[in-house]
Amino acid sequence: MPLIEVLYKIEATGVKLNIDFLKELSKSVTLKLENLTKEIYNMVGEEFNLNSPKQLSKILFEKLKLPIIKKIKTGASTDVEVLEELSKISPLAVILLNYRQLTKLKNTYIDTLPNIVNKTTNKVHTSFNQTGTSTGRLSSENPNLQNIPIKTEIGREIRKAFIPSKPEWKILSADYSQIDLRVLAHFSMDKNLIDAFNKDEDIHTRTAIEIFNIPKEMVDSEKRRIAKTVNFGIIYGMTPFGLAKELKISKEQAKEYIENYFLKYPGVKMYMIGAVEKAKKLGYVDTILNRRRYITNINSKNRIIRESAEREAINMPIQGSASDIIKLAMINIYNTIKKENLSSKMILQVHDELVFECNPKELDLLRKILKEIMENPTISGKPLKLRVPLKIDIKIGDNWGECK
DNA sequence: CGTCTCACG
DNA sequence: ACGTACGTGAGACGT
Repeated sequence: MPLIEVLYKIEATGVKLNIDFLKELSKSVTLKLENLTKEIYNMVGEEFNLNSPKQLSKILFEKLKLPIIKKIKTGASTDVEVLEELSKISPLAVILLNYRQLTKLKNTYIDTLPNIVNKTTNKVHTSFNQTGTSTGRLSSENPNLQNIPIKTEIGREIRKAFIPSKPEWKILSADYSQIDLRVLAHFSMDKNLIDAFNKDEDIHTRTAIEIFNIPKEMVDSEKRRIAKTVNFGIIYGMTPFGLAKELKISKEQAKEYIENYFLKYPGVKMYMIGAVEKAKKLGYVDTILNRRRYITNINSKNRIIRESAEREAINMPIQGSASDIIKLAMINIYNTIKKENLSSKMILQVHDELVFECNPKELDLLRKILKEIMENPTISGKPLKLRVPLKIDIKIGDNWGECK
């Protein structure tokens, strides 16, 4: 696979980190954590190892007699879902959530990344695994640069430490817009879904219109949020129970949303039935480039295992094809950069996003190249035709965190 | 080394 | 009545 050379180059190039920035960030986070720790010990009336779920569980559910929300193998869970529920009745849970988030970011990223900078290159060099996943996605390890925080304010700060390796250069991020749902539109041939992408509509708003049966003007941010969750859930084969839990609504309400969805996007329902049937008949499902995943449990007599296999069969062609598409783009971009003698370099792949460090003089050309190649995937020079257009968004900044 | 937890798409 | 959303990697704890 000609991707190997591309991956090797990304790994060898590495990513430059702003160490001083991370050190400063570490100081402020450490201070916050010290205060949170004191606050927690005061509220509880004793000191214990805050990083031990077992000890925390004792405090919360035995000493403080808070209600057990969720059980795990070893007793009562203290995970984020539980703490969020407990936040309604206990200010301690709010502090704990805060503490958990900050320790995670400090221990996994802020304090760890500077230590793995290569002494020769002064950069961090990840290792991509091309054969590790069951869908065809890449994975990244030592360090994993595909799970750098972004969802919270403090998380985004960490991305600001990812900088170009040369002064005056920029970071450019090119990400596929809704590639999973576009692939779903392609496979399902659903008229409505294809129409939405052909008109380049906001897909979550469009789905809100459909499942609530209301005009566009009546879609508020809350309805759009619900539709967004439905859109994602669909790709994973989510059940009414799962949607209900995620949205904290009744199972009946969730069932209604899903039924409405399939009523308006009947092709998607057909796709799902077809994927499961294919797995049952052939033992595998495959992607747009015919990469297979064998679904061994599809005929299991155990309903739980079988249904899990059915969701794998539904999801893999979508996730796997999106992966095929970005891999083709990576190869074509790499070859074009070489051919055009550009100095800008690809430095990361994060499933639907490619990150570059760019010579500012090459920005305009690179933009054009990326748009052309990523939105028009080709294999051996021949177009890989989809039933919907692909779309990318390009963002440029002085660091990864500023690409927004 | 298994378990729990949590970061990302 | 059952258990319930796909795919990853990593840090801390406790055995």
